[in-house]
Amino acid sequence: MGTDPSLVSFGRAVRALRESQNLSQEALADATGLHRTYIGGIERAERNPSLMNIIRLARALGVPASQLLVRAEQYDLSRGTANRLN
Amino acid sequence: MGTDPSLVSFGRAVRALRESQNLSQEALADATGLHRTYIGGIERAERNPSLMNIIRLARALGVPASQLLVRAEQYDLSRGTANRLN
DNA sequence: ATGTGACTTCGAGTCCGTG
DNA sequence: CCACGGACTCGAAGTCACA
Repeated sequence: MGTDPSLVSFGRAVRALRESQNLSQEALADATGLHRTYIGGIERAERNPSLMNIIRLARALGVPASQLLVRAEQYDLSRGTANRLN
Repeated sequence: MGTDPSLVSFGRAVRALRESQNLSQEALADATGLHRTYIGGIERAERNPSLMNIIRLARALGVPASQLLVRAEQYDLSRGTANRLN
């Protein structure tokens, strides 16, 4: 299926941030106005969210949207865009 | 219609980056594999692009997706109080 | 070379449920 | 509380002709 690596990384970033704040998927769904099953789908990389929903997610998680993507990129080990951790 | 400020900022960021590299919308369309009029629609904030298309755009513009959003957010802060970029 | 309205198709996003 | 599925609606994706 659409298991794109970018979506996997994004899902991990969302999940990590959500869990670090001890929120359930349902609580995050409520905070964003998005549906419960949709949040789950994003974390499982089954969904390709729109910009406005990325922003809603980021706001509910207390970070700018750019920061959410920075975290996603840190999970991504693929080439191209320079990314230094360690 | 749905002229959401986030989409306006994003469109400006794409346009600024594209023009700074002296690319036409058509050239960017070609580099991303997206349609010419779709690129135009994004710059005019008529479209709400998906994560995967945001990433395609960013790659073609030579920046990480997070950096593209950082630039968009810089246009957002121009709400009343002046801010400097460049 | 870009803006724009209109158009079709398919996936984004919701809601019901189950284990 | 979460993964996952079926069935649905509506908007994103993708394209075009013309200004």
